[in-house]
Amino acid sequence: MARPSAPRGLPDVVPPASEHLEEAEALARSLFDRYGYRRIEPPVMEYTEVFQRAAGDSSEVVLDKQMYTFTDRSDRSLTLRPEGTAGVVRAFIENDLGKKLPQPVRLFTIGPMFRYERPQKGRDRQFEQIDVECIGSASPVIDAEQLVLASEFFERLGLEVQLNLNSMGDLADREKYWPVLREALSDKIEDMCDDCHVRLEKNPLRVFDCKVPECRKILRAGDIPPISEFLGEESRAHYEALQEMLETLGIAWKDAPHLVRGFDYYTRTVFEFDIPSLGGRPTVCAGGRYDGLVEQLGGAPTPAIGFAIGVTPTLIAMEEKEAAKPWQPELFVVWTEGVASVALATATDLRRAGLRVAMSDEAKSFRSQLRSAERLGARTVVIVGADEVARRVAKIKDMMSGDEREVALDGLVKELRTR
RNA sequence: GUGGCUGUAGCUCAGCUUGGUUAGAGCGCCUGACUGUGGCUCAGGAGGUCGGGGGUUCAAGUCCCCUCAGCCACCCCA
Repeated sequence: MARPSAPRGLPDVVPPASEHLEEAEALARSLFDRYGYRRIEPPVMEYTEVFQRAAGDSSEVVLDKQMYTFTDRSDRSLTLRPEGTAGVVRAFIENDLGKKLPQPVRLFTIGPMFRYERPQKGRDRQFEQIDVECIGSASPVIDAEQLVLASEFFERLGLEVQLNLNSMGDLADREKYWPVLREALSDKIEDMCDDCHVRLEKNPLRVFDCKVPECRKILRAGDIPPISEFLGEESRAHYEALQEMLETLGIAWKDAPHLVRGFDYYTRTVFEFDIPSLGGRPTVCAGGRYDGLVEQLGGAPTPAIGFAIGVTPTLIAMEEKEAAKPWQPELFVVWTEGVASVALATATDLRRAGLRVAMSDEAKSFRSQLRSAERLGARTVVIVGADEVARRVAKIKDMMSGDEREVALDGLVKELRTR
């Protein structure tokens, strides 16, 4: 290797993508603030045990392969976080946030996550996620609040999303459902793929995620009852209350009776937001209620719900829609030989006044500088040439109309700021 | 992790089958025509470790091996 390259799957985020990232994350911060979600920043790595305990034994074999796990110098096993929830919940417990903060506790974190997977477009080994959690309430009001919050996020980015919604019931509901599912599939299992045989043994609900056409056909045939028909009284009431609130809020959703999660800790509400135009992997946000996780990680039994926004696919969708704009100056300062200091001082004054200002680094020809202004998309050009400086004025040129007018240098900032 | 496709200029690609003088195009970029005024046009220019390493050969972008990276499907999607 003649030149060093970034490790496989670890992306450089460069402009304009980095600006899209900033736009999305800045929006998230301001939006979450209005909903009362407060920032928490757990470390990017945890003792491996944290993630293992969170995952339970539902799919440990596969997960271990996809985690960035290593041994530190003190021979402890650490893992770069593959997702946000486990670390947030661990921090919630460790910092006694269940006692220190008003309940329920609303938290969000934004940052990189790591999964050792084969990279593809929109699937890197390091990727940004926006993680939102509300810990300490079992009320469907919180479920609805989170769905509104996620909806508003995408709406404000100008992205059209589809919400897929389901309820998986609680653990007791699922234990009743498993034998029903196994029974319903018993005479069809022979036609299903090897993976589904394993799934039916270890994690039966995951058969609904199978992509093999044969399996899909069988599962969609209609004689397989979905889990939503096996919800207990409380789970059913919870789900109905949520749906009623969504209707009142005008949030559209699609019933997804086969939508499931791979982890044991998920209970009741599960959801995904898709952007169909993304094709193969359309999901930009996924989440659900996890009433069992806090206890599973050693805390007091505490209900909770959360979701994660995949920033990478969101950025791809923004770029496809051209919903994101690259950096663009409002003003471009044109100058000539000998007045560099005045030109730079003028640009600096305008920048201090809050304007986005670009300026050539050399006293190039007017033609060249105006061409730059045009290409950068500046709407207004400020001309500070030797002639103007001698008379203590600047020319202001409107790039749309081509009109020019002169303004005293002293009053320039005031003039342009109030436009 | 499995299977497959692709790496040539900033971008999109041609050239590879049938090895042979200075490796091309379009777009973009820079400069000039217009010596202080953008978009259009015209002219000129810069820019290339042909992903990297090794091999075969008088000669490799072209053939062979290895390797790295990207992409697609699977897997997985906490």
